[in-house]
Amino acid sequence: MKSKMEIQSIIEELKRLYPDALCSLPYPKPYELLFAVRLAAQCTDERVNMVTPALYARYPTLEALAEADVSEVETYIHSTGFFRAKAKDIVAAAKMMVEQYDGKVPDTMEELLKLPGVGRKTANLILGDVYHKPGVVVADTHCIRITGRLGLTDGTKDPVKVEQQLRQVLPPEESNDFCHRMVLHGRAVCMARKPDCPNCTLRPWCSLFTQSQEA
DNA sequence: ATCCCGAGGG
DNA sequence: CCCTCTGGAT
Repeated sequence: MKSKMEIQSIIEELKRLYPDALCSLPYPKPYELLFAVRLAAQCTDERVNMVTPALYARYPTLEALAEADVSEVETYIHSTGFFRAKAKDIVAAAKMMVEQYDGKVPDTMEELLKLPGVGRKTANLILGDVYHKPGVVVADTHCIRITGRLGLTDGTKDPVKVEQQLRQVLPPEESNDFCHRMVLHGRAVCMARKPDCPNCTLRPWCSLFTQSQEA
């Protein structure tokens, strides 16, 4: 278990490293962000950001997406992978938001999860970034990996358990930005295959680094 | 062969 | 818990 002091030190160092905690999916419209996150499943944000300009130019409104031809949407998003499921989900979710949610992105976990293609990760990201709810933990691949290495979780890969365990130790007002910084750190330093521990300033508090030193 | 800010179904 | 869906980069 990490002490309160260690947790705070990790948070402070992350703030120093990544002051802005920016989301790398820059979309002003909530539904554009929602679909960008859907497209980001098993795909880099960089690639998502390559296909969305043409997609959102072809379908400039939520209503346009709701009426879009699924196979045409597939051609726009093909390179992001899982393109059949993603295209079907986007059109169906757009329809649902137009017909049942007054053309808006819902602001509760329960309603977000009813949208096709929206799971806990996407829902949490919307709750945090669009609606600024406190205590939001976005347990994506980077967050799960790095918090496991740091020793902030017990090492489980189950996103729900990671959410619960992180909510125990992170201040509610900090948790969302913390998760964004996990993504930034996961790309720059704490990569999945070859983590750059020698250049990682979180090493004093990291279980992974401590273990590798003892061995 | 492994990973990328997953989701749905069995 | 498991599996499948899919393309692109390393």
